Amino acid sequence: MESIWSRPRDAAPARETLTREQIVQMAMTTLDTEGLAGLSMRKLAAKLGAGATSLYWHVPTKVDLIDLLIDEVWGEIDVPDPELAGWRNGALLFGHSLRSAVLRHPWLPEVMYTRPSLGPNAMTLGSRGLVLFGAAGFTGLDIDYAMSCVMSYVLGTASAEVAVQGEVRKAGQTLDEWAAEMVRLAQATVADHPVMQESLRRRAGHDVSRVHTESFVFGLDTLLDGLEARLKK
Amino acid sequence: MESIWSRPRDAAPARETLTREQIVQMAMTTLDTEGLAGLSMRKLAAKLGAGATSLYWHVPTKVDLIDLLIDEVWGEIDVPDPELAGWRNGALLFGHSLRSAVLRHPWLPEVMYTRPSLGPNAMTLGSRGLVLFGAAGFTGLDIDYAMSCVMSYVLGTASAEVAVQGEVRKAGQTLDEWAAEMVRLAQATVADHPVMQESLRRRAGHDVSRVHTESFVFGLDTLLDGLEARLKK
DNA sequence: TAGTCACTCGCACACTGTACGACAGGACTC
DNA sequence: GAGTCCTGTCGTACAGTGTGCGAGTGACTA
Repeated sequence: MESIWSRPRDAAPARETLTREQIVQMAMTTLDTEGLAGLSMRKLAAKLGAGATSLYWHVPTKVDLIDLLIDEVWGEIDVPDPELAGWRNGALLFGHSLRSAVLRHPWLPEVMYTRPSLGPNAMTLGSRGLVLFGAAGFTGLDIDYAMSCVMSYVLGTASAEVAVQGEVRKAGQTLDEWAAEMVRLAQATVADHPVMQESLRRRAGHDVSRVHTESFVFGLDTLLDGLEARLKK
Repeated sequence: MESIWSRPRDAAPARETLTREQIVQMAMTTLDTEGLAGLSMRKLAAKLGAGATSLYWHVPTKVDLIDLLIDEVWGEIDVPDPELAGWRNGALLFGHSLRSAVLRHPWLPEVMYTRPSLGPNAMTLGSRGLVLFGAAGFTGLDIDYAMSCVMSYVLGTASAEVAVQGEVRKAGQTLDEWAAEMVRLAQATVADHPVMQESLRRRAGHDVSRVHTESFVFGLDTLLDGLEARLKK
C-alpha cells in the first residue's frame, strides 16, 4: 500500500524551476497523442527542455508518474448531484462522462488495470458515485455493488472501443475503411463461422462509431433498468 | 488489419526442434506466474534452452506472441449451448467462465485492450455467444449488443479485480491484510470523504474475495434482469 | 556428392528506467 | 561577509529490452 499518495509533498520551490504539474501536463499530452509507447522519461524531459534525470527529483518513478496521470483523468469525470438530476439521469450522465474520458485518453485501459486507483480524484469520484447510488435507494453493500457494476460496465465497453480505435489508427485508415476490410477479410477467415459473418454483415451498413455508441447506450440502459427493477423489489 | 492470423503457417518441421506450441505454452506459464513484466524474449528462450533470437523463427514479434497467448485464453472459456442450459443459465455460466479465466490469467487486462481479438478462438467464442443471445430472442443488432454488454461487464469487473489482487501480491500480503491496512490508512487519507469511509467500513467485516464475487454476481444478475425485461417488451 | 531448405544463434543497435554523485545557486545562520 | 545547507539539475553508467542481420548447422532431396 506504499504509493505516491501516502508520501507527503515537498515544501515551496525556490527559483525558476520545473514543477510536477508541468511534468504531468506534458506527459498527458504526450500520452494522448503518441500513446503509452511514446512516453519515455528521456523524451519527456527533452520536451520540457530538461535533462532526463531531472524529472526524478519531482517524481519518484515512471510508474508513479502514470499514477498521477490516471488520477488526473478521474478528475475530469463529473458525477452529477442526484438532487438535481435524479439518480437515473445522474447515472446516465456519469456513464457518458466516464466513457468519453476514456475515449479522450485511450492509453488509460492499458494502465488502469495494473493497480487500484487511490488518488484524491479517484476518492472524490468514488464518494460522489456512492452518493448517487445511495440516493437511488440502495442500502449497505448494495450501494457499492450498484456503483461498481455501472463503472465496470462503462470502463469495459470503452476499453474495448479504444482497442479497435487504436488498431485502426495504427493501420492509418478510417474506422469505416477498416470495418469494410474486416468484412472482406472475414469472408475467407471466418468461413466456418456463419453466425459471425452474419453479425459482420449486420454492422456493415452502419456507421461504425454510431454502432459503438448505440451498443454502449443499449448496455447502460439495460443495466440501469436492472438496477431500477431491483429497487422496486 | 495485418495480424498474425492473416499470415499462413509454415510447413512441417524437420528434426527435433522448437515449436510454436512449446513457446506459447512456456510463455503462458511465465506470464501466469511472473506477470507481464516477467516475460522477456531472452528469458523465455533461456527457459526453453534456446538462443534468444531462435524464437523469432517461430513467432514474428513479441506482440504477435502475446496475441497468440490472448487467443489461447479465449479458448479456455466455455459458452454453453442454449438448447441445453437455456439462455439465461447459459449466459450466467459464460460470465463465470470468463471471469475465472481472467482471474487465472491476471496479465490479460493489461494487454487485451491494446488490440481487438481476431484469432480463431476469439471467433468461435464470438459465434457461440451470438448463438446464445440469438436463442434468447434478440434480433438484428440487438444480438450483438446483448452479447457485448455482458462481455464488457464481465471483463470490466474481472479486470478491476485482478488490479487489486496484483497490488496485494506485490505487497506480499493476503487480501484481508491489505484491506485492513487500507481501512486504517483511509482514516487519514480520506478524512474529507465520509461516504468513502463508510463504504470501507461496510466491507471491513467481510471476506474480501467473497465480496468481490458477490459484487460480480450482483452486477451480472442485474444486467441479465435488464436483458430479460427488454425481451418482454 | 552437391545443393537446398529448415532452423539456430551470436553479435550488434538503438533504446529503456533509473541509481549515483558531482555540481550550481539561492537562503539562512553566524 | 563567510560558511553552510537545502533545493534542484544533470552527465555518466548499468543492466536490461526487442529484434535485424548474417553466419552457421544438420537433414533431406536430386
